[in-house]
Amino acid sequence: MPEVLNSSACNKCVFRSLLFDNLSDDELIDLNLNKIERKFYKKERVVEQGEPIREFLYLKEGLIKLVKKDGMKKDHIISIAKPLNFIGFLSVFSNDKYQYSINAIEDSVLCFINLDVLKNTIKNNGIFALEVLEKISKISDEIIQFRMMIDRRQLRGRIAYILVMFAKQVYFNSRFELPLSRKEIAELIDMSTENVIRILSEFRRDGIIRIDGSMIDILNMGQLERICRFG
Amino acid sequence: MPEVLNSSACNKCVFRSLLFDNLSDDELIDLNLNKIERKFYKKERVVEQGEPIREFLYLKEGLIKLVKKDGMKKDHIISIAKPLNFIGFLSVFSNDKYQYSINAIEDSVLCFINLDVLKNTIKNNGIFALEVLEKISKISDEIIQFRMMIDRRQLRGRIAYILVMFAKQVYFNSRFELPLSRKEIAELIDMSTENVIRILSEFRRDGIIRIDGSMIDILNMGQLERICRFG
DNA sequence: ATCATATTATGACATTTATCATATGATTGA
DNA sequence: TCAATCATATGATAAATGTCATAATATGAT
Repeated sequence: MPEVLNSSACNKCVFRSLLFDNLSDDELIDLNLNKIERKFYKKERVVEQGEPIREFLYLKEGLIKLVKKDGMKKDHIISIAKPLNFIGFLSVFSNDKYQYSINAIEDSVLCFINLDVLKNTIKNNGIFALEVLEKISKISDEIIQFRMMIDRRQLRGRIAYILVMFAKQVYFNSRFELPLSRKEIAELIDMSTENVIRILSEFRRDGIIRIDGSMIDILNMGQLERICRFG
Repeated sequence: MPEVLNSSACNKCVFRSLLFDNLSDDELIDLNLNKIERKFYKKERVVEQGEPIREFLYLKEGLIKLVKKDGMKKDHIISIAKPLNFIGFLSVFSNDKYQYSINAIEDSVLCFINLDVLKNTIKNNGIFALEVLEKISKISDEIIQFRMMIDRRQLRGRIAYILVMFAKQVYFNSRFELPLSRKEIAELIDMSTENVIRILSEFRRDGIIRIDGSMIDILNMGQLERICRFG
């Protein structure tokens, strides 16, 4: 069960400057009164596809995934999100039901802000409205770009792409712990779990990476980037 | 060369009710003074990837495609858009350069609205801001959903999917003229041109469709939908 | 601790898909 | 009008990918 945390004051939130910097004290107090913070443990469900959207939510800590459930075949991961990545904006202004499920990949803290109150703030504060537009635009763009990057590559290139992405854009280190299982990687980049494992093994055999469970160490970044470009 | 048309008055535009219904007369006049209408002929380029974004643009007539250019391999079509589909919203609030090219698939008329003026209107009119948010959210959602639908299917399912999509969501008729060449279909749904042609031929041989050049006649919609579901 | 289940791993094989070759009709430009 | 280019078409083949089987290890629940 998700744990309800003592909500900290929005005006002291470290995320204030990211989105709420242009709100007046009154507006912040209003949001503050209509929000709730919840903690989710690894693998816990945050929202289920089809549920009504009542809150805008954003991630304060942890890592989550957006999963599209497909009637019969396997699930597909639309995107994974870390804090500062306003994944919560997807769909909320155009749909009244979630078009995807959200699950915690790691222990996570999410802030649930009442959507009507947020919409009202947008209506009354044009600068804030533009900021929200910017974030929505950015996150949508990133997801679409990511899909294009994946779709045009074949399997080796896809694996190389996400390894480079994690190293350079997420962990800023050539050694990192893969936050996704092989199966989740497969669901993210549209391939079979076996082939994810197989290609990782292949990279290991070729001396491009070192694998220890979920720890990945990129030994030959140049080679990996070359596979990423041409694979 | 794109032809500049005599701009019609925005307050009489048939699209007013779609997006600009909540604008005051003054706001409309402001937009009116800062917009330009252009006609593009089939295959003409509307914008080129990398160009600065100075205008928000929307399609009044015709059909356009968004193309992502890939350094070495073939281009990819992100999406095709018909009027009322506010494709122009993609990226405009988060990037200062186009992340994709836009080309006219059919003779098209586009309205170019100065972006700064539009942003200003958003800032000053909260209801309008929410409406723009709604449209952005919707178009992004649709593109992401479409990619998921395509990515999880194999080739036959993909072809079936777009045929059903054109019949049921675009032309509202089981007989229609395919607006895309086989090569463009290939670029849209990530497969080789040869296989697009091959699978269409296969559907023809199986009596599922009739083909006459770019005219498509779906003879067995049930079967096509079954392929779409399970292929 | 122990059983059940899920994950990682690898090989063999079948299926799917891309590529190359070639041909024909249509369209375009000189 | 003719050549050149492009779109459609089809077959043969190679390459990529998925599926099935099996096993070892790890994880979680009782």
